[in-house]
Amino acid sequence: MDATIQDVADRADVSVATVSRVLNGSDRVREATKEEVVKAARSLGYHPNETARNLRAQETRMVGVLLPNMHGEFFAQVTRGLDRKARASGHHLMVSNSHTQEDEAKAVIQSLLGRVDGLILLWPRLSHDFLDDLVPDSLPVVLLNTDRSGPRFETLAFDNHDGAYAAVEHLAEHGHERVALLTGGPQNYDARERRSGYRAAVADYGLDADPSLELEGDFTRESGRAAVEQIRSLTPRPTALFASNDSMALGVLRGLHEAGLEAPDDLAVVGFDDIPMAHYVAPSLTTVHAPMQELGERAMERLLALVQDDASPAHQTLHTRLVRRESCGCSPEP
Amino acid sequence: MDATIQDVADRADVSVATVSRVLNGSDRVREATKEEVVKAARSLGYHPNETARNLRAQETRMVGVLLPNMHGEFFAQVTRGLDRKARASGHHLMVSNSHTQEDEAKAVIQSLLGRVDGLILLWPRLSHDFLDDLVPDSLPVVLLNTDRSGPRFETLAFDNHDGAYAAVEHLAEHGHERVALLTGGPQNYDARERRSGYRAAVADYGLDADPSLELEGDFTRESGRAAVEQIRSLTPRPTALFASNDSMALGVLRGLHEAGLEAPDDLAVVGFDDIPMAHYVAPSLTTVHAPMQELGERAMERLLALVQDDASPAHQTLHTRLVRRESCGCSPEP
DNA sequence: TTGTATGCGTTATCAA
DNA sequence: TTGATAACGCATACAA
Repeated sequence: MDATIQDVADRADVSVATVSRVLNGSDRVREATKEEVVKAARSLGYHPNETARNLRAQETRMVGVLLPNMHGEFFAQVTRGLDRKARASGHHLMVSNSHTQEDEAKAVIQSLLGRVDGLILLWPRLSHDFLDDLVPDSLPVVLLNTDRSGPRFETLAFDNHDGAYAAVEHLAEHGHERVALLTGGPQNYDARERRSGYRAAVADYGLDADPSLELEGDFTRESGRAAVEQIRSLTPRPTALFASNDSMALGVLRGLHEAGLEAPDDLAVVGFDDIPMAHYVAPSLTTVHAPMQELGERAMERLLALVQDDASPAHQTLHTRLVRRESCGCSPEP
Repeated sequence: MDATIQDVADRADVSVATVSRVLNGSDRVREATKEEVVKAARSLGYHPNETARNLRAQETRMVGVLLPNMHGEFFAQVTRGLDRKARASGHHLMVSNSHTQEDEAKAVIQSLLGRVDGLILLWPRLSHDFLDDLVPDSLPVVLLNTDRSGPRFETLAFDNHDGAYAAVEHLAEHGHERVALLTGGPQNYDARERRSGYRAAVADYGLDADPSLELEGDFTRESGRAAVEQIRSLTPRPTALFASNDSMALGVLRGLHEAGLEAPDDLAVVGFDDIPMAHYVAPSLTTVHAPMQELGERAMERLLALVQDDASPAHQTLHTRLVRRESCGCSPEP
């Protein structure tokens, strides 16, 4: 067993109360006593049992984070943002990411209840009703990239609509009239919003509104790669494509390469997310920058505010920004 | 406040002991009582306070995980492996990743002590001495990708030497005689091991052992990209390059593209890691596959064994495997 | 300035 | 089959 506060007290020949006082912001303790206690604690290699502290304090200073299977870069950056803010205020992250089924996620949430002060969930096809009777009222929750339907949970999302609109607008400005869309699936919140931005831009700029231009993907590289063949079979062939995320866009670039084609000449391509690789492929990928680390940071900020009762649930949007590189036909930004 | 076991007991008109019995694998409780308790618990939305449970049980079922700033894919996959195994045995992950300084890491470890049952650390330039007096003897630790120096901590690493050897061997078999190395920096354990594999293969195959062929990188894409200029200035120019990780290798491919050159004709390139993107760049990247998710899984398996006192610290190596794609001049594997 | 005693929510031991 | 109660390790209200 590790040493307890009682052991330290015995060794320093004082009471546990005094030890506790010394170890925490020390109230009024005589200097000599303090030194005695510190020495005893060090010699025993003592560190407080955080579990006991948590029980006593009625808070765990831990935050539960559920991120589903997602692109590695996205996952890493969001986590980094969360971690930065959490650490800055003395909180810890309990993460869980490998779950696809709803009942798995439910089990994870259950097991987190009663051990975290708050919850951050990124769960694209989340039903609010489902959460409603799973999570007790007392537990603050921040929902990422999801509908802002209920008043109970805080939500935070990218400005998907405007970002997608800007992407398609940019392709229109390049002179394209037949712009295809590669979606991320009908269920996914981000994917739906991006599609609506695409449609709005298609309408506003009088582009070809052929429904067969909307191809269904699933946010994976492989679905991007596979889409190339479909695109080539469309008549007339689209001259540009907006892919709902970068993974698919990179898959498309790969698929073009395999077919002996290349962006932007054979097909102008714009993605969404601006993952680090977008810089490094050839041609480099024009894309909509989504501030992933900032998403993590803001989410944690808001959650901690809710935990401390400094705020009530709100709904926020994070601005996106088009980054022009080579795959649309621009020369890359400096 | 959330409901406690006492509230449930009151509502069901039984003692807390009975409630506890019903909620845990229920000993011998009368069926009617059991139903009464379950009903009361449900109506109160009760779930046990895990902190109190942990205090009582003297274990937290939580594992601390420290991963420094690293490539997103690597981070994501290792984490996934850890999470899978942890969840399978009812454990939780407390992660921390955004720390570069030694004192930051120290602070994080300190704050984890007394709240986790074990620790998994991936910390390339770790000093064992440093850890030695930071971590109490009673706390099991698994070290990832580091020296196997001490008997106290378990270690787990990729077979860096053999992997690098195989990469250079393959380039030699392609007929290259002047093979450059792009290192990951002198401090990094993985980088040093991979360099030693490179050197061994250079010696065994009688390749050009010119020290100026060893270029210093830092595992970032940007350092790969920047290396291209150095490579071009070498005389005679190397015809092949082994990059100590995929990020740098992708940076090199990008740098070549910017210079109007291309792999494998102008420079054959082999990487290390086999991150998902290696598949999807053009040309696709020949690389040494490092089983990242398996690293996570094995690490967690071993840690839990140590926690349960089923094992004593050992030192294991995970095999790597060369994956032939286009950047070395092969046609890609199916 | 220091010590004593109580309670945080749970589980397990002992009695009934 | 059930209930009362003692721990688990800590922080604090109150007493000294």
